[in-house]
Amino acid sequence: MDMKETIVQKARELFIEQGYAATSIKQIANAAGCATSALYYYFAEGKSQILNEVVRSYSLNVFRAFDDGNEATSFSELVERFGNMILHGTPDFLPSMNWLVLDFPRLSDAEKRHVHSLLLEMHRFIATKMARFVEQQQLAQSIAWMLICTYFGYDQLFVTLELDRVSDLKPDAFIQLTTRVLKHETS
Amino acid sequence: MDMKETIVQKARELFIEQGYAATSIKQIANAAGCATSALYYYFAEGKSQILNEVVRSYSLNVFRAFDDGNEATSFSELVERFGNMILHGTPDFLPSMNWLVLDFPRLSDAEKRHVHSLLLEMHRFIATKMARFVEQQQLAQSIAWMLICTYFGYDQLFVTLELDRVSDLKPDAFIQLTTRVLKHETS
DNA sequence: GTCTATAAGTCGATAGAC
DNA sequence: GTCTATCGACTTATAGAC
Repeated sequence: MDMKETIVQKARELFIEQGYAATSIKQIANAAGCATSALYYYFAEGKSQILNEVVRSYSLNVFRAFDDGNEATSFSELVERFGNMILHGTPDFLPSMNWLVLDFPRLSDAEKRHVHSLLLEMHRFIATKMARFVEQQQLAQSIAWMLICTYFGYDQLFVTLELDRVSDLKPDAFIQLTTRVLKHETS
Repeated sequence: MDMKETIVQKARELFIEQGYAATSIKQIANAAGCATSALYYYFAEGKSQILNEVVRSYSLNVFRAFDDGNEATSFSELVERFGNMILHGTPDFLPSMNWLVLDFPRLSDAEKRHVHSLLLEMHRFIATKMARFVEQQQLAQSIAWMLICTYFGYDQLFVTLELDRVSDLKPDAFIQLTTRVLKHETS
């Protein structure tokens, strides 16, 4: 793999782990196996440019494995699968966005737009599948947003803030609850 | 107001705005109107102690104004009021927790427990009120958690990540949606 | 391309005057 | 209690050898 890609990848890992401000370019260079000056060869504008490139490197390829072969046959199955992907799947998107929530104001406009397009794409992905089980299209879209918010909030509170240690609402039970509550809106 | 309290208050504002790592003690001192050495008079252990004291200063007095005089008379009204408090109310608790989500791993055990006790207290507060409208106690508690997760997730995605700029799901509509979806579980 | 060496500044923290 | 002055370590970034 070429060095530029390695730098972005290692920087992303460090940002996810400790945030942008707490990560020094020396840490990034060490993780990538090069000197700090090498970073400026690839990213002339320095640390802020690495931030932007890291955001640009985010993608939704997590979703490619969502329905490998067979589509969900019911609303409940869809909500359950999506929950499993978010809460059990590879920690590749939502769970790794904590630092982004804090550092979002420091992104350039282009990268803010990239974050928005990713979230909109995720929404469209789930809303489209959901539309098959909900009568009103408008409602399907709203419920898709609510589902994303609900799972995102659970991840933040119960996983990142470790509420799962002091409460007995485990991920599987939460997915079941969400499925139960939302399915009343199906046709 | 005494200096110690001022320091904690200004530090909290800066942490909320830009996070712990990005905030220097010089910034805190400037905001509080004193020299950096004064910080060490009040907080001998330095910046990390200020972090802990700021977390300890978080409280739930936001809730005191929740039902000023009259209790909610229906499940829908309860969910709506809670939503208004979170999404329209003074940005004093949930909306100001972004930095905490990132810096939580760096808190001492005592402060982690404080964060947990605040969230558990908030949950108990809303779950108790909810129990009057839901048959099973267990279900009322689960739904209370789901409500918190849902509103928290909306705040993170639509307010902090500014999704409200590219989507038309406004706070009031989201509260209405949440109310509509959840009320099917009432007795 | 990648390195060593280093500039110029900021960081958290301390010493000592008042 | 609050200040000025300062320390050493660390920060981002650059210069120049190879």
